[in-house]
Parts: sequence; structure tokens; C-alpha cells
Amino acid sequence: MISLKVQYSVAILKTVFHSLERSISRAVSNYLQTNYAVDVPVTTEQPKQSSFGEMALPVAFQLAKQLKKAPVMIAKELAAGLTGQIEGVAAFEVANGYLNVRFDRGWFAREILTGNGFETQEFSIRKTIVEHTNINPNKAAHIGHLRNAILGDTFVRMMKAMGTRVETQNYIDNTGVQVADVVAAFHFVEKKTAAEVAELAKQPRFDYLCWDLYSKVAQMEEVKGWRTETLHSIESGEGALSEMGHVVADAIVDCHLNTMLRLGIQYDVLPRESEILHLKFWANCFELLKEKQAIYFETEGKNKGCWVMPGSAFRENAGEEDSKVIVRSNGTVTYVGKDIAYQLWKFGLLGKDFYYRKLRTYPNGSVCYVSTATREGSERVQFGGGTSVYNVIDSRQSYLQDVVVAGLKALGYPNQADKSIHFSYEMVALTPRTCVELGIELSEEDKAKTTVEMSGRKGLGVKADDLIDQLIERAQVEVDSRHAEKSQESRTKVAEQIAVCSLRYFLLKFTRTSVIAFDLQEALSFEGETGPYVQYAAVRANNILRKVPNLPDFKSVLPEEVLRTVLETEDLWQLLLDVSRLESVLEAAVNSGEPAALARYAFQLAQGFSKFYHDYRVLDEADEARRNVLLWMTMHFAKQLEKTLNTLGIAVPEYM
RNA sequence: GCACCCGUAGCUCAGGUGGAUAGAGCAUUUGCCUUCUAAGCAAAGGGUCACAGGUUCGAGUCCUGUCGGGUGCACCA
Repeated sequence: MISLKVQYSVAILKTVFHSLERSISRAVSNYLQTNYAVDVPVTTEQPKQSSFGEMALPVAFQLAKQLKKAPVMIAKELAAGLTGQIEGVAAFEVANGYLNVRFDRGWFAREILTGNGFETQEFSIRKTIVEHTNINPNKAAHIGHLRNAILGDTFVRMMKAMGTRVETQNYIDNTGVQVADVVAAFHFVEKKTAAEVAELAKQPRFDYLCWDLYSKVAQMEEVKGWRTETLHSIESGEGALSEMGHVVADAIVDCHLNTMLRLGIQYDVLPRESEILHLKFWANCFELLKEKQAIYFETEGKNKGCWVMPGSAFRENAGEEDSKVIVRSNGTVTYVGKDIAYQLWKFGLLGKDFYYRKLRTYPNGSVCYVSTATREGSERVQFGGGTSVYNVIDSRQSYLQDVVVAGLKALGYPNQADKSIHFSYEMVALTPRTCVELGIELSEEDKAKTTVEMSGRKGLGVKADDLIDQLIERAQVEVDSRHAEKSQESRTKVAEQIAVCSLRYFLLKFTRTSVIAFDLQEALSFEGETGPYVQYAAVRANNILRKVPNLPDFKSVLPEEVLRTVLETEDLWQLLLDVSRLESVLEAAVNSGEPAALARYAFQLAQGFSKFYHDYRVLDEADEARRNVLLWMTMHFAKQLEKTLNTLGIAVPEYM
């Protein structure tokens, strides 16, 4: 086993707060064992009010019945017995049956300052795979796709910050009906040749052109017949239509990668459906499914002539009618079948692999690979074979995801089935007001609704690049008016950073189960609970630090006593405490799979600092020791917030 | 019909494994720029946590039911 120890320059995890939390619950647990002979898990929580102390333990409530004593009594005994026993704890207090803990503020701050509480995180060789974005390569990306990509990308960043090895995949369905429809539009409606389409595909906004074309053709009567003919050609991999399919899909994928890169989103590998077909991934999977009797050949009823998975495999109380067709009566495989094969590959269970070639090198030097069908020109790189897999897919597809998981289980891979996680989220819909602003005509039915669902078919949606452009434009106005002295290039860079931040924060602040009612005016706001508000706090902190040419050596000028004295001031202490909670918050956010928790934490930090900034004039502080504490806190805050923002995929601008 | 998600302030949303007086932003009203940047800070009003039962020392949180809203339930992906 190879075990890599990686020391980050930015220290990670297991910080002072974290270890103090653990040592307290361990001490309480030990005390209970030796003095009461009881073994209960000791949980800690954050008190509702800061005046109760830094940490609260409701353990006395849990024990009241078992020990036949009033909670208050138990808590008092615990407090008496534990006082002076734990380093870093100044006092225990009892209130309403709670055992409240007061930290030794001087010790705590000093510990952070000297970095004593830090441990390095060990990298494991286990790999986690996250699949996200997965946009059909037939039109421009819209904000619904952005929610997927930003959610996935942020979750990847969060896991990486925790020391997890992550591989990011973006599945490309380049042989599906959606691509076929656009190809049909070019061929049958626009009467273009493959060469002509290739020429068109060179324009930067080819995805916009296809957006319009797709919504046009999708609503035409004749599309069904065209689609069948086109799909046939694409699947066989031969003929002009197939060639055109590749031209369209490749060009659109390129557009999507560009759009995502604007938001700092990158991929390690793009597995494509065309390779899944050509390399006959399905054939292997089909044999496995038959062998394990996960599917059976239906001889009667509506599914006669198909290979189906019984409904009982993925649904309770399922009847005959709940069976899911995996192979159609004409012998072709359905999406779910292909997805089971793909899922097997992700876990390294298929016994087949793609070939890969370099698709592009990102500005930061990392490379994005794409699957290819032949060995020639391919590179020796390894993808797939993960121990856990996250599929970032919206909640509307949960039924299909259940079928895929059932397939894994039926094939005898219950562990992998458990580790195949549908990272689901609710859709992004538009408010009727926003539709009106965008000049979208609404039906009477839609006007009455609170939200309107987007639809690529109808061309109804907010394009990602349009929104990013609007955000940049808006940020540019602000930046220009505030910093006329800076160069145009520099101002544009800042405006872009603000725009990206604004968008990412906007899509991250909602929890995954919440339907986002996208309101353009709200999304374009830079005030209140927005990304730019958070960035602004970081920039202000940096502004203070920048004005001190030589920062003192805090370790030597800030002994424990000085820190303790200054941190007697409640709001200063609270800010320090909040700032030191990052790792706990990050861990909880990863475990619950909720990036919103980290985003909101960033906002809370910014709020805390904004108040600090207003209440304390760091640079004007006359008392030198106090000034040093304030300076150190500013620096510590700036570092922690920047770390948080980077994990969210957000940069801190030089100025705002 | 069945399954999943949602219902908390006028609006948009937070409220880890049940815990102390239910929070934030927006909007409204009102203060604060000779100041480390006002993309900011402070204050006020605004709540039967959809409803009804249950579980227990304790329920916005867990269970059941009802009522609203959304989304799925193809030989489409």
C-alpha cells in the first residue's frame, strides 16, 4: 500500500477547535465510564446563545433516566469532577441541565497562533469519482446546467480540501436523440453538408446557433422520422449524418468546456457514449446481467421480446408493470442499460477500458482527456476504478438512478451499489417576472405559476454565457466607478472575479432540495447575502494588512496573557471562534453532501468581519499590544476566509 | 393511482445526529461617509414553523394522517 503524506502550505483539518472538541467529549466519556460505569456517546453542540459559553453538552439529559437523577445534578457532578482536567478549558458551567464549556481564550488563541493543534491529513489511495455537468452536446448551456456543474465542482473542491483523491468526469452523450435532432435540423431543414456545418462550427457562439436550431426543429412535425434516420446513421458510425453528428457534438463540447472554464470548472476526463458503443461496453455488461439473472427475456405482455429488469429489484411492492426495459425488442439497448455498463466501468468492474487522448490543457497546466475508440494516438493514462462514485444529476432522474443501483446490486456488487450515490438536486426554474424581462412569451397557464420550468426543446431558458456576460458588465460598471486609477486590464479581471463569485454563490446558497426560482434581478444583485459581499470583506481585510509594511512576528509579540486580556471583549472572541470553525463546518458539509453549508459559513464569516471592521479601527489603535492582536485577527480572518472561498471556487480580488 | 421533494416573517431562503428566547438576506421605516473603501454598519416593525394527532423530560426537527405546491413513474435520454 502506498500512503502519501502531503503537507500543504495552507494547513488543513484537525484544527484547535476540532481537537479541543474531541478531547472534551473524550474526557467526559472517560469520566462517565470510570465514575458511573455508563457508556454513552458524548455529543457536543453549539450553544444557542454565545453567553452560555463556547460549547454545550446535553449529556446530562440523556443520562437522567438511566442514572435516576435530575439532569442538573448530573451536570453539576460532571462540572465539579472535570474542572481543571482538560487543557484549554477554563471552566464548566451548569445551566438548565446543560453542561456548558468555557474555553481558555488565551490558550485557544495562542494555540492557533503557534499552530500546535494542526495535524497533517493523510492521503488515501482510494479514489472518489464525481460525475457532473453531463450536458447534451447539442446546444448552449443554461443556468440549470450551471447549478449541476457548480454543485459538482464545489463538492469536488470540498473533498479535495479534506484530503480525498477525486477524479472529475463529464459524461458526453454524443450519440443521443438531442444531437440527432440538431443534425437533422442542419441536414433536412438547413440543407447543409457536413463540411458546411464544420465551417459554421468554427464560430465562437456555435452553441447559440444550435440552441435556436434545436428549439426550432424540436417543435416540427417531421422531426420524428428525421430523428430515426439520423440516429441510425450515428449509431452505425457511418455516413454523412454520423460525420455531422461528430462535428456538432465536438464543437458544442468545446463551447461547454469554455463556458465552464470561465467559472473555474475543469474535468479530468470526458467519457463519451460513442466509445461506449464502439468498444462494446454494453456487450460485456449484457453478458454479466444475463449470467447473474439480473434481467430476463420477456415472452408475453407489453414488454414481449424485451430483456427487462423486474420492478422488484428497485422498488418495493412492485408489480409486473413496473419492470424496466433494458434491451428493446429490436435488440437495441436503452439508456439505463448503457448507464449500468458505464457505472460498472467507474468501479473498475467491467473488464474493459477506454483509450484516451488529450483534449485540452488548462491554463493551470492540468489536462482534460477524452475517450477514444482506438489505440492509435492514445495516451497511457488511467481513469475509472473508483471506490465511491457520486453522480450529480437532478432529482427528476432519481427513478433511473435507482434502476442503475439495482443493476449493481443484482450483479452481486452490494458494496458498490451503496457507494454509488445519486447526488441529486432540484431544478432551476424561472420566475415569470424574469421570463418577461427576457422577452419570453408565456402561456396563460405558465403566467399563473410561481415558477416556469426551463426547456431546451422550447428554447426557454437563460443561457449561461449570457448571464455571465451580464454579471461582468454590471461588475465592470461598479469597478470602473470606484477605481478609475487602475488599468483597464486589471479592472476587467476584477470584474470577472466578482461576476464568477456572484454566480457561484448564488447557485450554492440554496440547499440541494430547494427548487431555485431564478430571478434575474436577484441574481444580479451584489448587496446583502451575495458573493460580492463576502469578497468585499476579504478585500477589506487585505487592505488593512497591505497598509502595514512590516507585520510583526505575532508569535513573539503576542503571549498568551495579552491574547487573553484582549479577547475578554466578547465580540472579538466570537469572531475568532467563528473563524476557527472552518474545518468543522467543512467536514460537516462534506459528510452531509451540502455545499450550501460551506457557502453560508463564508457569508457568516464575512458578516462577522464587516462588523469588526466597523467597530474597531485596527490601524488607529493606540495600545500597541491590542493593535497587534487586532492585526493578527485580521490576518487570520483573511487567511481563513480566502481558504473558504477557494474551496467554493471563488477568488479574492486585489481590490473592489 | 404509486413514489420522491417542498410548505418557517410581505418575498427568497437557513435552521448537523430532537435541546435553552426560531435566524439571515431582500423589501419597508430610520440613523451613520473629513474615517483601514458605504458592494458597508446600526436600529425598528414583521412568526399559530400548512393543519391535526402521536412518540418524550423536551418537537420547526422524528412517526402517522390530512390539505396545498412541485417532480417523476416509456421499447426518450
